[in-house]
Amino acid sequence: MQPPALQPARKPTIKDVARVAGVSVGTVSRVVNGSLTVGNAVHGKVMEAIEELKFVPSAAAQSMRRKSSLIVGCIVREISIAPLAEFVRASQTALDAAGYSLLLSISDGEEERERALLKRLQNRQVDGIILSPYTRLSQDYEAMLRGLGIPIVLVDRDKPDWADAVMVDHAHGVEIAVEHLLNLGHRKIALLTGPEDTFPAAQRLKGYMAAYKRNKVAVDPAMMRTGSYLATAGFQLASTMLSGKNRPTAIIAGGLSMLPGVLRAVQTLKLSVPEDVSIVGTGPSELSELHVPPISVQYWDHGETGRVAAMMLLDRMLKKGDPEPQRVLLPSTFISTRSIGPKPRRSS
Amino acid sequence: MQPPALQPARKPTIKDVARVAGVSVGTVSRVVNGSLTVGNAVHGKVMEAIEELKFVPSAAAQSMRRKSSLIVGCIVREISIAPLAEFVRASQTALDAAGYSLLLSISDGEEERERALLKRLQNRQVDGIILSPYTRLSQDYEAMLRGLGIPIVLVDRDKPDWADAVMVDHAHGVEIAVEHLLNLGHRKIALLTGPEDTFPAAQRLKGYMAAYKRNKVAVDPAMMRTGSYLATAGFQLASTMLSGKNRPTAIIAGGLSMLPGVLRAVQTLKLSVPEDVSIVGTGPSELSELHVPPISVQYWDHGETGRVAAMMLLDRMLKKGDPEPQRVLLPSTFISTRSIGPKPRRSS
DNA sequence: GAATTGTGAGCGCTCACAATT
DNA sequence: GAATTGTGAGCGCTCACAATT
Repeated sequence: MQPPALQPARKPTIKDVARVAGVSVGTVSRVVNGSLTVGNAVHGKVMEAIEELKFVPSAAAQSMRRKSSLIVGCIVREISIAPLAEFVRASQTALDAAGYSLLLSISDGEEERERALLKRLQNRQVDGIILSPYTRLSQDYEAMLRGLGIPIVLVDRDKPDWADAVMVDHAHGVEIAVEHLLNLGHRKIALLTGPEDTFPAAQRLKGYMAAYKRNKVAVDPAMMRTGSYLATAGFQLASTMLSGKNRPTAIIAGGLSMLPGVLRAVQTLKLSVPEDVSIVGTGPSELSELHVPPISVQYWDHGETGRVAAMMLLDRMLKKGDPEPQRVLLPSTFISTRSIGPKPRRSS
Repeated sequence: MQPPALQPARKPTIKDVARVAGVSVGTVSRVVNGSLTVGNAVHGKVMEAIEELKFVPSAAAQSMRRKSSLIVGCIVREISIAPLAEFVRASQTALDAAGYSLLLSISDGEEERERALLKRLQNRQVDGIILSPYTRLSQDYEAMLRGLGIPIVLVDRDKPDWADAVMVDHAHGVEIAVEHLLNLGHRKIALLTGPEDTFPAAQRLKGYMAAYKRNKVAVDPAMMRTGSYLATAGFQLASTMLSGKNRPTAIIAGGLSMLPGVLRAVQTLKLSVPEDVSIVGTGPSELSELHVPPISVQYWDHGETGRVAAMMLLDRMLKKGDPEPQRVLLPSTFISTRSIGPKPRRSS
């Protein structure tokens, strides 16, 4: 089989187009960039030449001149988790529509790596960054972030206050969930979530305590377990608590990866949902939807979160000067299913 | 609160570094690029100046000179599907380790969009492309692909033969699955998979038929349903077949998104797995693992697939000339769980 | 004079070659 | 003469300004 057309020895440049079309490079540039002040005849000739040579402008040269790469970096800790993937997908779609490309970086939840990735994004001259940080941002880290001199939108972090941020009102979703459980008679409601100095965990604690307060029930501090969002933490904490004596009758897995761990613990102990223990997860997932019974979740729209993050960043990148940082708080709700039931009799 | 340090008016360039360090730009370039022929004293002075000015070389300018962007484009149809996300994650990790960044593009399974994304990647001067195409590649499309003049690694496609490709031996995994089911007495084994002119579907059909042949059982063509990999197709086909008269006793969901659809159909019809129908899925997923009972799957390592794709591309990008296209076929197996059981008595 | 087109500097690097130690 | 450093062209564009119609 004959190779039909190997790539030409040299890629055509704007000069080649100018020569073939019999015009100047300035005119070609005008046509390529859709300037209005180009005559019809000339426009046609240039388009023909572009067609003929299969000319594609060099983004590297354009970036250099324009001081803009039309690239946005996105750093997330993981992407194999469906809601995070959905977040990235929605960001990408919104950016793509505005002519920007998304450079994907995965931190694996390691701060060192996150920093290295930020440096690389700076080197790549990205026009903006969507950062979903894993940990609380140290002062040192924050200074570095600011020093990058690149517009940044933070995801689900309220701290540095100079940056734009899109956040989720986790407090509300958890508050409804807890209230629901309290109404069902539960008094031992375990809340497993991440480090309390991270925004989502702090929010969830806030919602949890608000529900207790409103229902005039005293909080059992032993039921609030913060420190890690990982599936392994979900498994360990759930296992320990469920086989201990101060056994919870309901568990809220307050983190995207925690539900599988919690369910594994429940399965291992041969407990039934919701007869032995009521379960609430976070975010919708195939697992929560197709589990038997389906799992109730503290829900928010990850796609919307990604879309809003992208829009905020686009806004910031196009704006001149340094307008006030913007903050958006997206709603969170509670989706109730058969995974929650009345407090079991025997454990009172 | 005082803003600690706003970005300087102008980003420092290699010239600024040269001036501060009291050397020439050539020397700064040598230091930045780790050239060996720089004296210790000079090297130190330059490093200090870089530190002081917080100099970061401009990737745009570097790309332009070097004719290499150190960016790789990756086009997948979806990313909210865990195995595809894992594929992307592994590619990203492997590329990152080699100094390349990954530009993520999502085609949503639309050929038009896929083509537009390819054009954009060409404009961005990516050094290579990892393409997981959604459909069979038309001749027209193939010509366009070749015309891009960019190294490409195809994922799970055997056609155009001039491109590098990483593929999965779906035939083997499916063959084992079918053989297993035949041994359990099943004779009505439905295989739902994508368009038969796509590689994975063709492979699965091949494996299916090979198992029947080896066991000297006649194939019932009505059991092989090709045409779409979508969850909706999984739901519709499974619903129709399970409520029809030529009812299958086992279903193989031969596509990453199909299992949820099939299970939804089974749930809707209030059938039990595996008592009424044995189920085999594709790829491991949270769903397949945590479903009750866990679902058997035709399994392969998506991370490995992504890693191999990245390595092949790196290989191709670094190689001069036009070496023969490489093809790698990764193994696929079958993981058996309680989702498959003996053929039910009543439907014979 | 207004609309269209051309000219050439310069964006920030790297690399071949020249100059220096 | 070998090791180190400097020089300057040029990568492919855009944009301000000049020149042309």
